[in-house]
Amino acid sequence: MPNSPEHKENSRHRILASAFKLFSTNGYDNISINQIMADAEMTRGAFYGHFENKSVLYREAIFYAAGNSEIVRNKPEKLSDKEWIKKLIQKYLDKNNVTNDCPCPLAALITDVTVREPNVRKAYTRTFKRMNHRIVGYAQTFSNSSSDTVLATTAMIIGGLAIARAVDDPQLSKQLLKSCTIEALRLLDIDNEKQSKP
Amino acid sequence: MPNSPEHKENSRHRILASAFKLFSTNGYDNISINQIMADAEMTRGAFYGHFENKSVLYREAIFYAAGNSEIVRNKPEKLSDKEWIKKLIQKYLDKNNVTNDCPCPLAALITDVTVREPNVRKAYTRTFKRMNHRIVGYAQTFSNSSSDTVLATTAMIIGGLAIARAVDDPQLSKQLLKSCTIEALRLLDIDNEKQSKP
DNA sequence: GTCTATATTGGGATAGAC
DNA sequence: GTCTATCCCAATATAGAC
Repeated sequence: MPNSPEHKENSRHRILASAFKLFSTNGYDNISINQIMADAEMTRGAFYGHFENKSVLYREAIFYAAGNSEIVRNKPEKLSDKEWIKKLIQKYLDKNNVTNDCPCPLAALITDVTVREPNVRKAYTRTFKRMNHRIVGYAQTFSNSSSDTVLATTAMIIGGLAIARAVDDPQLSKQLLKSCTIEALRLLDIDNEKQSKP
Repeated sequence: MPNSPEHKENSRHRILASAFKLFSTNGYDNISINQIMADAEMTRGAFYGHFENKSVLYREAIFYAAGNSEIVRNKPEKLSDKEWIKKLIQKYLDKNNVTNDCPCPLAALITDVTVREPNVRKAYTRTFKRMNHRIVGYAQTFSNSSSDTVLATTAMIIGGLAIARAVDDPQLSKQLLKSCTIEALRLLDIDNEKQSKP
């Protein structure tokens, strides 16, 4: 049944997944609709049955990727808020996310959105607020950190991952992930070992 | 003397300044060589007398902007290391840098460089290392912060500024700059007021 | 809903005059 | 060193068949 609604929905998902993967790793302008549709195993003509144009696809792809990220999912029952957020930060600042095909859009597109149409920027802002809001929610059950501290921590882990992806020195990337993990856990009162000069 | 070396050097500077301004505010692909040369008050044909191609221009523009940034300049005699770095962080995380035509390339191009030719990425990496190295140098004269802490702080101020530029909510931008300033100064042992829940 | 074929344009790069 | 004129390709979007 190639004309069923399920089939169309399925095609749409495949397009969105391919779009985010290719945009985030190659940049919006370096990827053509052709390439996206080929990756999703369709031809270009089919594209316009799903999306109005390339810019709309970009916005939808950000929402799609944001909705798939682990942080918006519900916490596993057996973990405490503290254990859960510790795990999230460690997974976020993992080297897999540096080379990943499907990284956090907040890190992968941080600069890019400023030069796109307003709707893209709006999508980014909403996604950022949601992430910060989640961290605030978990942290306040056990931590003394102020909202300033949480916001700065959110900026730090996104920035750290983004820079780790940007630089061409694997050693520096690794160091960045490690340093940001340590500091983020400390800022949120999760791990409090005393720091010392190296 | 339109053919003097000084004249050529002058033209080159104008091209670089226009290029960085336009690239960082509009994105590499949304700006044509035509627009850059028009901004620099020349025509497109003149471009190739200065740069091999658009990609080389981009790399050179990053170096140009990085070389102009305040942090690589020498500290004014009358200020201590501590006073100077406090001033630098406050100026870095100022709302002028959010709307600025000529912001820090590390924040303005953070995502963009990952999808460009290797030489661009290399330019970014060198610039980041230099900035971090400067902060380490100033901080170690008065602070107990480990190199992990300084690296994470560098990521935080760059990330904070980049996100403040990305989001379309001025209130959130302002909050981000403020929060990152407070935390950065605290992480580097510059201001140590006790934090409290809001 | 998906395909092929085609119209159209924007912009990078080169050639050659001044 | 800077200009104008030109070549050329890549990619968006549309039209129309199946």
